[in-house]
Amino acid sequence: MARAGLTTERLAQAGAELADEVGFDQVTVSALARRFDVQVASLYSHVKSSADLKARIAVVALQELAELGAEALAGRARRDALIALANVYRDYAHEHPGRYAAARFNPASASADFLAAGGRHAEMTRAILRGYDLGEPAQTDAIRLLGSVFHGYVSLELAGSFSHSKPDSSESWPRILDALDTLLSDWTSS
Amino acid sequence: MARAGLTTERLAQAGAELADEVGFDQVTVSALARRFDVQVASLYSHVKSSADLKARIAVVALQELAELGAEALAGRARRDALIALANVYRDYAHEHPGRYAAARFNPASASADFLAAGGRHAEMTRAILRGYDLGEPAQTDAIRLLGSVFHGYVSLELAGSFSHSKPDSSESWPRILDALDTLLSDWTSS
DNA sequence: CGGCTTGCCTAAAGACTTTAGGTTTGCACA
DNA sequence: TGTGCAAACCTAAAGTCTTTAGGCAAGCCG
Repeated sequence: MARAGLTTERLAQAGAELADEVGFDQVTVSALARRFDVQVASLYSHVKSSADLKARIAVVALQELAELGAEALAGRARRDALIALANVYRDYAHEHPGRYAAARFNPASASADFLAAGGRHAEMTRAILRGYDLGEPAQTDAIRLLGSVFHGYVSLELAGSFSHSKPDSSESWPRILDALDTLLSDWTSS
Repeated sequence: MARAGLTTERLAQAGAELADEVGFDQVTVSALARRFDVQVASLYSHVKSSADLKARIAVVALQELAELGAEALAGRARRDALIALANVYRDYAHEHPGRYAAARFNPASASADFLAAGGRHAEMTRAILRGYDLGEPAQTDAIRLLGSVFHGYVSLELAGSFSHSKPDSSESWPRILDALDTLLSDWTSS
């Protein structure tokens, strides 16, 4: 019997695809084994546990997102940069809901890869703020605010929380980003 | 053998407590049965399925939150109201992380109770905005922004995303709320 | 006090996780 | 061109959770 050629990386990659198809929390070692037409136990040579698999999928998603973010930020500043990065997150979440959910996964103990990818994201948001020259602690406050809005808006939107009220949620988004730009431009210490 | 006196309501209530202790997604029909010292199958007379149980826990949490919110909003307007409601969400999430996670649960098909509680929450945020007199669509945009920040900040905070940078996350929070107050006061159509 | 509702039980099947230990594949090296 | 060996994949089994089907008994109602 020809071998399937499993590796930890291929499993994480296939797991990411599976997440987009069936939802991140339906991603299961069993389902992944079926997808490779292989016995379930075979995966445990490549992956420590179900949680380990999910953590690896999270790293895949975080790295993809960081890549896209870096590309979007290149050559942009202030409002342009803000809008570009915000749209990277939102578009990614819409195109890859399972991966996006994976990126929000909180592993019990974070791997080095995971921490590195997390750091890249914080760094990107910080890069946006360079254009607005805020001192500390305003800068950290602003990073947290932007992270909250990006994540919060996208989560609520994907959960359907905005689909019961009138203007389509894609219309509010650019206006909210404009408001954030104004807010950052006028930020005062109190 | 004396009976345990199970009812759908008691199960939802006990499920909410269990969620706070072990985490919402560790809430299981089996664990709840153990807590009542009863066989697992017995719960299925009171609850249709595991998803049904979770949806009922979500309703409990949403109702509690709505109650607290209404209390906090009474007699307050603008900045005071904004801060009061924001703190209701944040404090609740810190005190009852499992219930808070439950409140974010998205049931496949929403019950009437669930929709009603959801509506109360949207209404509370809308009430805050009365003090800032925004027209449409600014008002809807602002509701969505506030919802995103509340939910996003609390989620990231609980996930530990803010615990790697310097000012404690409880320090950023009031400054972010101040910034939102300013933003709402100065909101312009473009 | 007998009957009936319904609360809780036993039993069982199906899915997922994880560990232990066996077999086979195919690359590396003689 | 074999041969050996590490890695890849397998079978087996135990434990957990979900859910359904059908049975016994508790306790209210008349």
